[in-house]
Amino acid sequence: MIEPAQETCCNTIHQDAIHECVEQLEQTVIENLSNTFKTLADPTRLRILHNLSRRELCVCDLTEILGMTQPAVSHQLRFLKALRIVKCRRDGNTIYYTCDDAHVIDLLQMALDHAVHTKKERGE
Amino acid sequence: MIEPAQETCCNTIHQDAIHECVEQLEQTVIENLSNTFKTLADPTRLRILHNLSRRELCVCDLTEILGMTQPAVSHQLRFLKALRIVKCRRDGNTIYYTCDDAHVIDLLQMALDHAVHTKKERGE
DNA sequence: CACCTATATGAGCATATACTTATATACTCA
DNA sequence: TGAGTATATAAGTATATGCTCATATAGGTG
Repeated sequence: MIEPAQETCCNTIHQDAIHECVEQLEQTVIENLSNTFKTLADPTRLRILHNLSRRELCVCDLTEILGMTQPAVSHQLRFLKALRIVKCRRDGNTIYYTCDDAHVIDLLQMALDHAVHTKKERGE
Repeated sequence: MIEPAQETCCNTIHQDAIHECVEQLEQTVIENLSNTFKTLADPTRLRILHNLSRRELCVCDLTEILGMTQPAVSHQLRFLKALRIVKCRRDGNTIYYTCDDAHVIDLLQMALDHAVHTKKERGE
């Protein structure tokens, strides 16, 4: 069995870097992280979470605040609920949602603080 | 001009909530935030940024570390460079990338710390 | 200059996703 | 029980995105 010639480039240069870096993050951790960020990557979900972080709201409140259709809002709420980022309670016909994941809210708040901060720095 | 009857539901209940919440976040801020999170929402970009946050690496180092094709890596690097999240320098044929956005790295690190922490809490 | 290497880019494809419309469900109230 | 209201869900569609393969570019070396 003859080893094929190395196909990758610059073999001799950065082997140390590669050995140092390979597999320091587990697959599951990477998946978790990217899913968390994916949640916050959509403007609709961002707005929902930001509003829910301030107070409990029902679906039709959110529908009106966001200016979107009710099914569109419900879809995103279902997404968020499946990931346990929000939770809900029923009161008669009305279903109230609140945040249920302080960590996600922390990330949102941190990014928001920074965005506002840099905006001010630029004098906007 | 006759106002159409309110189509939305539960009008009388949460007008206060709606008035309190409407438009407290500007469009541009929301766009910025979701774009930042979108950057971190992809596993490949997460891994690239995590590696670059530790040390400067060339494209072929990343290709080998990630176990991906060179064009796939280059595409993501172009994405990250366009957003000024990474920068590069040339040394002969080799192009070295480093992080150029401390804020994004902060967000990544914060999420990572939390993920590792909760993992330990669950005894994994 | 010719040829090599490392990286960038473009086109195409497969998949994911965020919405729409229509309809179902679950509760309230008469 | 039946009508009405708030919310959920399903199917369909349009767009975005992350990869692949092929090829272009830019610098190095003889």
